[in-house]
Amino acid sequence: MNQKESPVTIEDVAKRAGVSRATAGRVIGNYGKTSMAVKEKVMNAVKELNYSPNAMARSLRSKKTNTIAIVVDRISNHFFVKVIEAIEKEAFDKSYSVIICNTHEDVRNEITQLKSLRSRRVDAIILAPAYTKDQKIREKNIDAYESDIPIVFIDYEPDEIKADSITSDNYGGGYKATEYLIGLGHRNIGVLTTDKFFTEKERVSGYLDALKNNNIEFQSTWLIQADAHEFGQSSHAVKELLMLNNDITAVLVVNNGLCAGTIIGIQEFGKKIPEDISLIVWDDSEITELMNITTIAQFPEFIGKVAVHRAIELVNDKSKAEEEVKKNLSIELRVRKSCKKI
Amino acid sequence: MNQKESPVTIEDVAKRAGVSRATAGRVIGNYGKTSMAVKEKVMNAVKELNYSPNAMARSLRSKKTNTIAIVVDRISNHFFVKVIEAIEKEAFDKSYSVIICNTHEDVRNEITQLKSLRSRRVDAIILAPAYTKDQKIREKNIDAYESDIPIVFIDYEPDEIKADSITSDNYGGGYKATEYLIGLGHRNIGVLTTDKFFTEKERVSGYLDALKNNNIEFQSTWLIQADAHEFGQSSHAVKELLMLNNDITAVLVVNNGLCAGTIIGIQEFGKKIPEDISLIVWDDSEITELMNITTIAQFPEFIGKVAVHRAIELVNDKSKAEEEVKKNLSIELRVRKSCKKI
DNA sequence: CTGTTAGCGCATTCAT
DNA sequence: ATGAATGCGCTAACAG
Repeated sequence: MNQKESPVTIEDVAKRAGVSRATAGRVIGNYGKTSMAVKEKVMNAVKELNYSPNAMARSLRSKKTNTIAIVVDRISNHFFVKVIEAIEKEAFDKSYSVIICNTHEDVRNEITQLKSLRSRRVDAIILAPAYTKDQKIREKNIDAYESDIPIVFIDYEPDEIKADSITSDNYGGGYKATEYLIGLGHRNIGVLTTDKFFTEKERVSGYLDALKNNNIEFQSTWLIQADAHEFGQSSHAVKELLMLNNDITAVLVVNNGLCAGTIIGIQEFGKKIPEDISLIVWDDSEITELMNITTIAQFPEFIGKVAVHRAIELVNDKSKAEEEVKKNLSIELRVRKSCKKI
Repeated sequence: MNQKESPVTIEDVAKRAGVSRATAGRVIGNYGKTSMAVKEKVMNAVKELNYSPNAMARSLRSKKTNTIAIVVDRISNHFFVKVIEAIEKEAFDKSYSVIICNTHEDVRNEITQLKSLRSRRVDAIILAPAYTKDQKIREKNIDAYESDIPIVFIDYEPDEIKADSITSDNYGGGYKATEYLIGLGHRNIGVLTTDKFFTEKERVSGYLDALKNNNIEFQSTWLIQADAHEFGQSSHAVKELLMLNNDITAVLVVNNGLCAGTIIGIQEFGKKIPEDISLIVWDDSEITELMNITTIAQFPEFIGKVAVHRAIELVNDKSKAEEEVKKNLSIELRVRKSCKKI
């Protein structure tokens, strides 16, 4: 007891139970056939010795890990947390374990993690890629993405390589939100973005097209970039937006991390929501519910579920990889009270 | 390429490089001594074959995993997320990997996960236990907690077994918050709790003692229990509290998951913060900052760091386990604008 | 500095 | 239904 490496192996169990290693293995691993009598003896020995099967030896031999990995930018993003919990649930139902990895928005870290996951021989990887301006890093390490283990992307559609991706209809969401604001009479609409994610580019693109199709000329000062991890940054950014454009009556926030800071910034600027400024932000959260903020809502639970489904499909049948799957899930405008008709 | 199990082993690499398996192993695993010439040949072979070392085989042989696990109730709790990120950071610095496990507040799940982690031979486990009214389940599975692998508890001090624990001074925090409210003139102070965690009991206990020491008689209707995962539940709970006690002027919320619902409930009841009701909640968050709510702030980064430090200490020196470590980290009253003097 | 050999703990033939 | 023997991919111990 209390040895560093639990020295008790299946051989010890077998000896104690008075059977062969193979037989002990059968009852412990629950395969093959064994008599009740033997089963009992072995189970007793397991209990008495407090035996714990060595998962490494097991999967080294069986060549199965029954594990899928989910790697995300940040588990502090509540959207991803919901995706992860959905993945865990779905994976559990299909008796897969899941490994959660956090890249902290660092591509090098992402690559390291991917390599480690490959070494650990996970069966599949669900990946929400970290952002990088320097796409070359990815290309240089493309083997991290193009190994023999299937990758399902979420929140990102890769150009570099052929791969599956599950995304929300970000373009459509941006378009829908903007059109809604225009319908309420707004014409000068600002946008806040971290400019750090593939998804945000799509959202902004929808916003731009909605403006264009409604004959509103986009002003470059309407789009402000801010960092998502400090309130100061994002509140400062909105204030800048309002300062630069005193005719702005609505703001669209395309990254959930900017939400709180934006609200604070608008307040600090002396404006009220929705009286002075109408606001739509991406993703539902405690805050949007609490503050009654209209949102563009994605369905993280569904994304997680679909991703796992596809991942397992690929695990079970390699040939399925031929038909590349790109799913673009629908998105919903959830109207609350942060937008005013003018 | 693109085979299910990458068939390329160290032997293939060795063959291709024209060296022995052992030598190939040395340069790949970066141990022992090798000449530059050989090093280069091997690395080339690795690249050409897109070789990925088998982590299972490796740690089966070396008997090291260099992995520590953190298991929490829910990664949707932002407090734990901060703890986890601190753990990852600290572990990374000491070149440990970390495995994140999510028990979904289910003890059976927790036990399953612990067994799995033992099988995977992680070096140490940091555990924020799931709550259970039925302590017997734990006792019945005590071997999950008393294996040969060291466990450091966070947010919990185990009775059942001898083990290390890192907690915040929850009792002190409850006391401090209550005393602060009393100092502002409040005498009728309600408490909201999920009644699901060890920590909350401590916090409430501090609250009760502060009342007693200030000659305020606790009324049983002041304490209301609510579920943390639905706004409806917690907002309903506050409303009940206010309904039952129309003389209440302050509310202490001892679980961060109740925060948003509480605010909504108070609003829906037609009361204003802080004019009618003073509010203190546990843990800082985006919401408390946004709404300017006074909090009892823990230091999750510190908790994570200390936990990893202790875990690694135990890994390196089993004898350290003799002196049981119980750390009770200080806690801070962070005054904002949700409490009024009366 | 490099090669040979053995064996980590287990699942899987193939016998019986 | 059970046992004996083999080898998964790798690192460690020992030679040379």
